[in-house]
Amino acid sequence: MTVQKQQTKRPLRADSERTVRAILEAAERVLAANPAATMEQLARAAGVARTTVHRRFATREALLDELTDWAARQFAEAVDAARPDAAPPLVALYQITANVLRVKTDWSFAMNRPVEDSHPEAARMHAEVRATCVRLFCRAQEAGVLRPGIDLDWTRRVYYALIHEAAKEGAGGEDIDALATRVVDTLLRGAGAPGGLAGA
Amino acid sequence: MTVQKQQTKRPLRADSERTVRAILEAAERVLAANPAATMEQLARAAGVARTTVHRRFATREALLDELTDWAARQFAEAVDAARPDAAPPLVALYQITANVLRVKTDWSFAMNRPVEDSHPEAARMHAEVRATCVRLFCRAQEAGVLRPGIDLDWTRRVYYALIHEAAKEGAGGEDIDALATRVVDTLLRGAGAPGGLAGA
DNA sequence: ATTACTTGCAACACCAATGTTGCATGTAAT
DNA sequence: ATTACATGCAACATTGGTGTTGCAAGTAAT
Repeated sequence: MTVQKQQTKRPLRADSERTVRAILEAAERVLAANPAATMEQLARAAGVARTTVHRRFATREALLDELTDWAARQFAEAVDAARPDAAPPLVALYQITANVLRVKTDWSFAMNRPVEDSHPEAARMHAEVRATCVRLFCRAQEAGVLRPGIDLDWTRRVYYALIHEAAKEGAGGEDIDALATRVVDTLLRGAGAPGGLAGA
Repeated sequence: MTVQKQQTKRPLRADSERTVRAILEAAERVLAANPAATMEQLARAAGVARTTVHRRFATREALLDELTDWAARQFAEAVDAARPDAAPPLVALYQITANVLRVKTDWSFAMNRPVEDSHPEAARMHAEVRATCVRLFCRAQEAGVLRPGIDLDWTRRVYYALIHEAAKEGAGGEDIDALATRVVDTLLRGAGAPGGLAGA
């Protein structure tokens, strides 16, 4: 009698998984706007009672941890889906940008939080993405897409920042492809005039 | 007897002003790292007792409000000091960048907080700076420094983001001028190769 | 030394968020 | 109908941060 539902994840009444997702999504959304949001607020935003949240996540910390891991996973998947090590650098760059923008219109919370301590899993994923990104930029450099001699880690950080900025705009239901184009274009060409005085 | 120190701001024992500054600076620094920091933590970071903080700022909200205004003021001053409407666009751009980087190694807190509501003073200052920035970019565009037809507000946001990113690095005691150069260079030229495939 | 002022420290009341429990309700399987 | 599960609700204890007060000590003027 103990095990009559044979499935691995036991869907059972089938709502549990969905509820967790709803909570995590609501948490990401609300915490991005207000990092000090109450459990009550998170619960309300997810459409459940506060006690239900506590049933799923023993403590607030536990919820934040799960959220951090979950966001990192989505982030990594969005990057990997673009075949960053196989596709031509420019194509991969564009694809990654679009994928990331699509997955999360705004990361601000789970992304910008100190993930280094006590989150080995998330930290690993972020580091991996970072490495993938630098690898891609390196290929791009060899292909003549990126200027030679440029600081690749600085470039990566600028890239992150551009995506972040574009994501804010994306909340208004803009066209993802247009945003991705703008990000890549800005990253590569900047805002200066072609024959400009930039070298002065 | 009531007024024997005639000065407008009554320096008196002369420490009060200094203490307030120390508290605000510490608050900015600590809150940037942890927006949920305790009054106790802020006090310790400022090198004073918690009660002293409460003597200067009736409530936590009051402290945050003052901090917001204070940061906005410094921001505005850093920009104005560069004569953004008089100096040649490129010079002004560089000067603003350096000034801002010098004044605040990290804004993240006072800058990225919802300043629109209940902070009319700070909101006004930020709006003014934003306008000044766009005006400068407009002049830069006319001077052939910025590409014609480019979205000036997007450019401004990218500029802010670049400064923000450079500021993180600046914490490590890097050379301000080198950072400013990098920011301006990245803003104008991006990271792509000159004759690159960027137009593809 | 006295005065004016500020700070640190300890103690306190207060409150809001956290985390817990029990119970009634609802729903989908059996 | 019964079983198995999940939820909402109300009530509760606990905790940690906030804001207050009183007092002793320290410092710079007079």
